[in-house]
Amino acid sequence: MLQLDFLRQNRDLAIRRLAVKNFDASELVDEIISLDQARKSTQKELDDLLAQANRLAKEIGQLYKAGCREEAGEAKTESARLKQDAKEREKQLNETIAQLNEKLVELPNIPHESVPPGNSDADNEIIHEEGSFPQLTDNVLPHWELASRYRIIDFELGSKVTGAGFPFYRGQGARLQRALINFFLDEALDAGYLEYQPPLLINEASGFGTGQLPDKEGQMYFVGEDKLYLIPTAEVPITNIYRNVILKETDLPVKNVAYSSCFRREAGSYGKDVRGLNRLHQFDKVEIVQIEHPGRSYQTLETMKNYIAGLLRKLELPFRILRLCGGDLSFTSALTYDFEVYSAAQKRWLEVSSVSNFETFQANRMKLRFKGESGKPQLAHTLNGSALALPRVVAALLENNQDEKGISIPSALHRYTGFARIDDQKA
RNA sequence: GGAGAGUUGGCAGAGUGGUCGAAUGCGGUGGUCUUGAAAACCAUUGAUCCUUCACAGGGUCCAGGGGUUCGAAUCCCUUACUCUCCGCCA
Repeated sequence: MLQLDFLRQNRDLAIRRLAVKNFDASELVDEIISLDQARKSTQKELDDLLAQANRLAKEIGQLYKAGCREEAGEAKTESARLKQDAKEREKQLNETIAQLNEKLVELPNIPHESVPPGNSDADNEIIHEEGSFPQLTDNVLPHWELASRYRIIDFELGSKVTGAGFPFYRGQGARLQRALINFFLDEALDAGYLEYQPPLLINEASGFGTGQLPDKEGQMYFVGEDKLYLIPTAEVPITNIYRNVILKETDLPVKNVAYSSCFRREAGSYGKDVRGLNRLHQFDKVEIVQIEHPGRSYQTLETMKNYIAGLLRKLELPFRILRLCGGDLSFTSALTYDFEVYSAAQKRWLEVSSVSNFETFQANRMKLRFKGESGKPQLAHTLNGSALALPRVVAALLENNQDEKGISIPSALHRYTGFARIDDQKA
């Protein structure tokens, strides 16, 4: 949610910058500004009425004490009239505020100035590419075939027990998952993050806070009986820890990391995108979240970007970093870097991480602020990134490291997996 | 799931329907004292909206929402949460 004050003072800038996201905001912004003005004047009227009523109520009390029943009665009549007026104004005010919020929530975050224009992922800017493609023979297998050959991931079993997109990991497959989770968490701890284990279900207020609600409601699983949503990412519970919180400036930056399962309905996905591990309804992810001072948040975004690159380096995966174009940028993000690893058998790039600066967009929704020594509370910046999402990392590891007899595990993982190879014997 | 009790400022904890934004204590901040520190003493101490260049002033906030009343932290309804007992249970 953008700040009203910002919109009031930067109407043209806001409209111009939102155009980079292919969002025509001109009408909406003007509506918002005029609704805000209406809100102010109505509030002023209401406040004046209430001030009068407050004064009168005190007088009535004193009149009763002094025994002036008659005057008190007259004042009561006057008070009733004031109260009636106030009631109407209040109703009007609430309606205006509701309309204002409704409109305000429709505005996406303003992209950072470095965000390139563009309509789709084809326009994303490749800012970094690293690592070499593995030299594989022609008869390489995609990860879903490797998965069944070595019996490490069972998609059919998942379909039987739950449905498509809910695989079972088995034997060395399950152990590889566990190894990756521990590896990612330990790396984050070394980098100064505090580990959390969050709830996997969240309430509506939390969904609103990070921006999943109201517009992405259809992407989350919903438990109607209890009005709870399954988290699509640990970002939601971890960031919402700070909903309605005023941090001390010295607490910044807050650096949290959490491993969680993530649940996504992925309505409308199809084809090769959903094959194997490429897109699941349930998957595991380690997420890093930072709450940062506005003056340092972009520097921090770079740090997070470098941290994630380091993980991929240790996993010896060829990867590239993209700066998302306006059209591909999410509703809530001001700047996002995507990380893609090369999956050698599918011969395509797979997104394994997305790291974003939301500036004050989420903080404004959830009233996440900080306060310095002497000063008013001000909105903090929120950032988060996957570090990393497991399934596509696993897909790339399996495909890139395969040979005729098995799959090699990168050495950084050996102490976590307890094995260096996946093969028929061990599976 | 059943029965009951509760939810007040950063924390603890008072509060009879009328000057309560709220006693008191702790904590925080500033100061006095001290070579320094502690102790003691003094002062100060939230959020939010609006008017204003500023000084200053007004409104709102005692879990959320609604109601009764001239007037509500205080009474009523409702939702959420917490605690206790019972039941169930990893």
